[in-house]
Amino acid sequence: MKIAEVSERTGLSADTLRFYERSGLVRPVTRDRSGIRVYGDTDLMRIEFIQCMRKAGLPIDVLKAYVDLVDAGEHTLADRVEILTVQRGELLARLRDMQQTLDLLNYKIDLYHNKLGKGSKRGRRPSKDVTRAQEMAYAAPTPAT
Amino acid sequence: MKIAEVSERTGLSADTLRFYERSGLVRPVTRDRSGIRVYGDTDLMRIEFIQCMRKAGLPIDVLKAYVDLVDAGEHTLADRVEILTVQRGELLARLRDMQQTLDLLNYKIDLYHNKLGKGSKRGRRPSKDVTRAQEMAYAAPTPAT
DNA sequence: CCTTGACTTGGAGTCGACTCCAGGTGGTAG
DNA sequence: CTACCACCTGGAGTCGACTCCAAGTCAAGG
Repeated sequence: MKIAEVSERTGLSADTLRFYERSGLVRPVTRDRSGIRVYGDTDLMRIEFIQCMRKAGLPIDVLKAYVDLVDAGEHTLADRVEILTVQRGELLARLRDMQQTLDLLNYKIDLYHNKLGKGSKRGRRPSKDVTRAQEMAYAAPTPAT
Repeated sequence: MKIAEVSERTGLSADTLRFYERSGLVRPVTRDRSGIRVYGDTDLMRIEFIQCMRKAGLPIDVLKAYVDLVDAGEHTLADRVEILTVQRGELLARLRDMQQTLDLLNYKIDLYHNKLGKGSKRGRRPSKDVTRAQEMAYAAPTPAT
């Protein structure tokens, strides 16, 4: 399959796909006799893997280090696990931060719904909090948790 | 409190704090007679709010739009809810992506631990998968889920 | 034969979010 | 008095990750 189809399947632009190849995230793709990239299934799998990791914020240089190890062979297994484990740790930290932000967003949206008089989805937070609402404009329900 | 203390408390650099102020994320801080920023509790609360939102990836221009509405008064409540709700939606999407990536990372780490002969934490995935391991190097356990 | 359209390249440009710097001021301590 | 330190400003620089562009090549259709 050619670059347009890969682009359509993955949602990545052709430019991004070429950029990933230039950056070494994806192995040089085989070409037909006129120089056009022809992607195989394994290429697509790599691209989808990279895409998945990128969506979670893993940086390109780390990903490059990882795929280089994969291409280097079985003896790099331990190093790969090391990279993946470190990245998982950072991902978990980001997830915790984002969960906390989500809680705060939910809380604020709920509070604002009350103030708008439309009522919250589950009639929480009666009037006491509305009084405090102005100063709560930026405050978390549980500041440092 | 002065900028150094805010920096230490939040972990944001003094440069970043000034940058946030310049960008309008934080209201101009009051100064002492020699022009030095003196942060109050509400300033700190705003900064912590911004920090929380930034950690979750909310862009600065959106945050600026939001705080402008807050400063504009009560009649902007509906617009604020709109912003927060949209951002919550995008945050949820990111969280789903990241959760999927986490699953894949866990799966791969587990798989690699098996291959390294150290055994997985809960003896899953005996030998059949190890045979497929090479081609699985980039594949998700559930590709499109 | 000529045009059209999808592809190619190398390199430059953009964007968001900081981060750094030079040069200047003000209060305090030796 | 001088040195030092933390602070100030405007502006430039950096970084990661794309994104765009001009100019060129090929295969197929009219």
